[in-house]
Amino acid sequence: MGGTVRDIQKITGLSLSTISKYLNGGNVLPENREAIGNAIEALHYEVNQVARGLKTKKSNMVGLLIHDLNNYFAGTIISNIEDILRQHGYGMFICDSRGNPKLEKELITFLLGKQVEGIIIFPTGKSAKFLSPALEKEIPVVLVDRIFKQGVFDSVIVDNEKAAREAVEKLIEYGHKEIGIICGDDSSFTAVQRLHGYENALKQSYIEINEAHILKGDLSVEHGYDAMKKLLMLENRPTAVFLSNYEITLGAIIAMNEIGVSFPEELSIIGFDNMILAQIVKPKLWMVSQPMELIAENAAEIMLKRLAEKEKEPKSAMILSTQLMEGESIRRLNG
Amino acid sequence: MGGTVRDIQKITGLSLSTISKYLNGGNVLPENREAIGNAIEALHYEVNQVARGLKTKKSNMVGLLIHDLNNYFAGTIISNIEDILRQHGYGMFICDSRGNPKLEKELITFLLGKQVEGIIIFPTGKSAKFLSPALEKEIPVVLVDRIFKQGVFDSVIVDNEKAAREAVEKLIEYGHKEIGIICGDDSSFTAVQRLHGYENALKQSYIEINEAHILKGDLSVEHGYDAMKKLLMLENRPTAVFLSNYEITLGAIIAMNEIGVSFPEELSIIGFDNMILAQIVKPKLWMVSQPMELIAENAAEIMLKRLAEKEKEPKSAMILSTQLMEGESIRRLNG
DNA sequence: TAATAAGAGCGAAACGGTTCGCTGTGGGAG
DNA sequence: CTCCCACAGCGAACCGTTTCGCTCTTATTA
Repeated sequence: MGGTVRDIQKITGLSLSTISKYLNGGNVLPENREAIGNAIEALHYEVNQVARGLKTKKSNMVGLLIHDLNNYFAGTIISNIEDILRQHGYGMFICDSRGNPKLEKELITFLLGKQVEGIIIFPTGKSAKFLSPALEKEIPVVLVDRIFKQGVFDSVIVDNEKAAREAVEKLIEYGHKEIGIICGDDSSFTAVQRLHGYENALKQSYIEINEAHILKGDLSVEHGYDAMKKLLMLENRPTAVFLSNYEITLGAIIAMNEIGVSFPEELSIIGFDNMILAQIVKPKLWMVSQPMELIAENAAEIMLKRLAEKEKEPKSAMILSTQLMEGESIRRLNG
Repeated sequence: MGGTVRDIQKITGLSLSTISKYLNGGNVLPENREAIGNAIEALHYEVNQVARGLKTKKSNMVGLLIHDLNNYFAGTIISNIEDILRQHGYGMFICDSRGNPKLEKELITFLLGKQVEGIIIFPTGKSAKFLSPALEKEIPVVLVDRIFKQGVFDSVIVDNEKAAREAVEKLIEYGHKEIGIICGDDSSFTAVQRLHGYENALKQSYIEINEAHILKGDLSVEHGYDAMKKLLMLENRPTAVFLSNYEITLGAIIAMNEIGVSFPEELSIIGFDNMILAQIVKPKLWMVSQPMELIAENAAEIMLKRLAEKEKEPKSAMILSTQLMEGESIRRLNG
């Protein structure tokens, strides 16, 4: 069952080159065309993409390397990228680097060994060094959620600084001065940027930054939970908290529910990322919303462009905007 | 850059077979071993898995076909399966059939063309016919969330009937008699099973089934939202509703929030699937919880077993149990 | 010491396709 | 009536590995 091109040859008596022509849409006499078609039918023949790829050096595969597949976004991202790539004949290899730079490096070689034609990556490591094998092979790389060195890689990111700044500005606009933030630590590129946004918003309103109100940790539900509990224990606790990531938002809300702190009455909050969550929770949450579909689509399209192009254009950095979505989770302290 | 095994040959003067031996851990003299190692170093050589695969007929790849990647579970599932497969040297191809049986069939041939060694699939179609190419090629297939014909495929499922029955029994235990269900339609295997569970629970307590309280639709947030609104408009509306899927649960809660119906005071509910959600919402939700990690792990492990085995064992169907998690979203009507 | 076994290496063929350069045919233009 | 070109088809080489069967050397053992 299955057979190869040589089985077709045996049945039809035609040469391999003619059969190959048929398979690739070349000109073949009607009678031969039919003969080959029949043979294919009879054998249930399907072309072996591995063999074809070996010769043509086209695997029609793109690698996708994510630092956490078990993440709220993973599904959305994968789904959107897969959709676009498939429509252009590309398949997708998925790997999860689990936030582990060593594994990340290994997976790059793994993917390259599989002859992927391009790599879309949500990087975890600090350095771009692990990508050098891809550079050497001159394989297009698209970075998502992070920029390394300007001009070396294409990248798609969100303006995290602005996203955080706008959120905190909104809290200030409502009269808040004691504003906390629960965020990721210095190992996370986006967390650092968001923290900057937070600090900038405070600075530009001449509000002093209180280190006790900044809780860094990893980007997990647990951290959100623990940090919120810590914040609520403080003697001069903040009147508002910016929850700078989805998992953190979840954890923080669980902590508030457990302790019985209501929002916005006792504490104002702005969450991150998940619009559905904003509506599920009562009262409705203020939310910073990331255009995840857009991010994924752009990443996929940049990749397709690179795969198709002959002349190499200079690398680009696409910066998308977030949106601050209105809710009822901020209490007005002024006016 | 990159080079092939023949470049190593040129540098070292050794034969291809010796180099191949080296690459595959065979016995090679220390001096030659070093020479090859140096050449590999110098060339940045990496073995071409496509070429190797062509010869060995081992792609070390498993296909994963899901009907909706943009789903709450997708991340969890992919993450767990990927983890296990990778630890055993297997990579993963992911495709999304988008609930479209035609596409599903195409993707199977796509995957087979890529020479995957096995397929794990969350099927959408009614029939297993589209899997026959895989059967012909004698490639192991693991079905998840669904059984087709007993004994033809390995499968991993959850006892949906029991899951739903237990949930509804709980509502009955609390004194409810007018119980609604929002569920998927007949095209969804799991939805049908859950509806059976619902009906069986009512029957065994001699409660009449009220068709107006059964709202079928697709497994989406929108359906949950619309259906809940419809239920709440009924003149004899139910006192409790079983929300038989995650997306439906979300939609239903949004609808309740919008209309301003509180739970458990005005309506009792039991949701499905997402334990985090249960804690985020106040008051805490009763929930039917599926062991998603277990499902994924089992699917991956059955696949690995099939890939390793020589003698074919008979196909197995693994049935896992759900758990009913206590919350505060059911009002006591009796006792 | 001769017989044997084991170790290391080699060359060629194979995996399943595509591609290059060549030949033979038929039809249209000049 | 030539000449030329486009069209079909063919055979062989090739993509980058692995593997089979063979030879040669060295160590082991009776």
